[in-house]
Amino acid sequence: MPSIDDSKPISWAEQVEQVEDGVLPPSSEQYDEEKGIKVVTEFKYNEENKMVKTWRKFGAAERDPPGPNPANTIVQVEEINMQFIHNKEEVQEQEDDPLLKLKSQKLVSCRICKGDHWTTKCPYKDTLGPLQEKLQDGEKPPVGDAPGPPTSQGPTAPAPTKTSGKYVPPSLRDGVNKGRGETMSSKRDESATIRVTNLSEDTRESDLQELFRPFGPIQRIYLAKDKNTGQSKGFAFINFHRREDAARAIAGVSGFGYDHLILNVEWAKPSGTS
DNA sequence: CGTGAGCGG
Repeated sequence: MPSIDDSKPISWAEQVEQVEDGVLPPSSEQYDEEKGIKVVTEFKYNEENKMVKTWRKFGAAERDPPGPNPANTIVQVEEINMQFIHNKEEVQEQEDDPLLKLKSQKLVSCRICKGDHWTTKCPYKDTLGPLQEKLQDGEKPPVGDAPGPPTSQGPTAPAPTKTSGKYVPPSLRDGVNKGRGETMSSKRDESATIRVTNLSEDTRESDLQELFRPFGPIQRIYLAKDKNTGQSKGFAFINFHRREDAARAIAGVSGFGYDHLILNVEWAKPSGTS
């Protein structure tokens, strides 16, 4: 905060800011010899509890009643321009190039098989993906027609079976898949998922839990709602542990009257586009 | 009327 130069007259706004709470600036008297006018300045609060600056009437107006007399007084309003930090148009000028470029691409290419899908949903993700990583040193991946970029290691470098330096996830460690036939597929098991539609908007997940619990243990319940408003979209997914429980739930609940609506229950199909 | 949502490039 720069100090205010006392030699110059300061603006009314600055005077107001200088006032501390409840303290009025002192009154002052100033005599102009040339004009023979004595100016008495005083500060006080008006009926709206706002601070005002007044001069005692003088000259031809000395006997005038309170208030400005148009015959001898000019009312002047000091305009104060507010400066705002934010500029609407500046914000709107912002353009996000990377996002725009990404959206215009629309075409996705799998890093594993160069297919038309994301890498994470590649059908060979569980087989070729890890294989590629293991062969990364020196040897080409077995995808013959794939013009993969050559690795910087070079073909002359031998590929020692190093067990250090690189993290190997538990699913890829030796001996993981030998014991059980149960491979923990990274994807959710949708085979026991049912879709419930025609739900009333005020149905909650706890209501669905009560409704479907008699048919068997439930793994997950998802009630579709609008992400922003939280408003229910009127359908839900129920994930049972066992598919036969889901089948009985379909037979038992489909057509069930619930909250003045008739529920519709079917097998769910995996989400996403093809 | 209605098949979720995210990750990522």
